[in-house]
Amino acid sequence: MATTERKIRETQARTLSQRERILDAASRIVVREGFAALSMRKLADAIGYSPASLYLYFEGRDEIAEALGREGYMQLLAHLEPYAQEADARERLHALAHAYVAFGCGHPQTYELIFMARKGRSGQVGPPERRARGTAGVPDAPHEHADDACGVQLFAATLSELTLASGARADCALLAQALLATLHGAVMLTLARADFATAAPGPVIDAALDAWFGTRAAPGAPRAAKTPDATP
Amino acid sequence: MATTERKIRETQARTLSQRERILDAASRIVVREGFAALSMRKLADAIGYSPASLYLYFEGRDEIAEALGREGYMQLLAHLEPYAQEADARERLHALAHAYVAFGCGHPQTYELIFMARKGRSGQVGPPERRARGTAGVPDAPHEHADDACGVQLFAATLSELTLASGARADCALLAQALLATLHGAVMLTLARADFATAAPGPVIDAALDAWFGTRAAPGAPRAAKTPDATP
DNA sequence: GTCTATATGTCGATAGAC
DNA sequence: GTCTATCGACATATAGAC
Repeated sequence: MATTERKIRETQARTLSQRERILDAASRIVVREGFAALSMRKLADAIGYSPASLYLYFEGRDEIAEALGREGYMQLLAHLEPYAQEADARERLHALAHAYVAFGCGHPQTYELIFMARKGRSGQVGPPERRARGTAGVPDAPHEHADDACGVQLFAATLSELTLASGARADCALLAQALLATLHGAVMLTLARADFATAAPGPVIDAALDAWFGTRAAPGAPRAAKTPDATP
Repeated sequence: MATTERKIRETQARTLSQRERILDAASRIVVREGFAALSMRKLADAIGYSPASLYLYFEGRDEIAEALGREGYMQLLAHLEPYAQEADARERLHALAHAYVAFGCGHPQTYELIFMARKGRSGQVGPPERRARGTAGVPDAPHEHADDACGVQLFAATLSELTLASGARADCALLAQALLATLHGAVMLTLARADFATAAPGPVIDAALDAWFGTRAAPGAPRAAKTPDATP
């Protein structure tokens, strides 16, 4: 029956937009008050629903957090994208690195959300329970998982270009991981333990990159500060 | 009156040992079930108290978490200490770095505890609201705060030795911060986002150190694996 | 002084009425 | 499809028993 199909489609559309509405309100609460302050009741109030209704669109608070994390990751990638256009590999790497740290420090709650998905309970950090990708043969809804590693690849590609040019003295996949760890660590230390991070993240990243790939500017020149930093 | 003084001392001693008893039980719960599972009720049950009694010794859950974090930090330092004896600066740096990562990955809950003290609510990361310590004029228990930066200095000192020897080409305080960020980031990515950390932390750290200070082993030699790793 | 009993208000989640 | 009512667990505060 055509009418049945139409109804199904309408329901799906409504469900999708409802999910967006909920995520939107949740995002606003998290950015304003932090993730800890996100409760199902407050969220329901914000969109004029009863708390129970939220469970029609999400399995629970965890699924909402996960969706927010994915959303935040897309924002991070979008924030990095412009800097990936830079032609010179060395400049590009610097710009990407600083843009990454600037995003993390400028959007603490969003950044936290991205990296809080999945902790191992009870000591053993068992595999992150490989979720079944794609329910059937379907090409998998838009933004389903948004290939996780694509941010990593952004750095890895630039790195390989750079190390190849300067004589391939290192495993560039490992170095890309190390760079990512440095950026992530710098952000986390700045956000969570200001007492451990005695220096601003910007100069620290510069020092790391310079020690890895040589100073960017001509020797003797003052340290350039044209890269993005602290965008809050 | 002598008896009064004695009574005061006795009370203080009891309070101290009670705090230790509580912290001990809390530590056991956290290591076994993770920090999220630590509730005042469960903790009270574990030591045979009523929940309210805990508030006689601690201001609340947050203060317990903070105390556990300090305790964990001391464990981390104690874990690193043996490796600080190594005479050769380069070897020492490698050993310290790997020991650090091994501790973090081997004791996830403890490591989390160390770095979860103080998050900024609502975006602004205001000062950690200096709480009034010490019930009276007491010199405030031993191990008050155990100078936070002493772990950083451990790395900074070794680093300065190393960079000085090899021609001081970098700001070694900044490099120490960068190294610490790399280690912290490697641990955090491994613990929280196994999907982002595509490589094991050990080789990543090796790659970072090699790119910073040159390969440790003689050129052409197989990558040595005598440093500690994955101690869980 | 030390601890328990109890009360208040929060939370996530669910069952069932409309 | 949405809401009301409610459950069980939680942090915390207070009053008073021993």
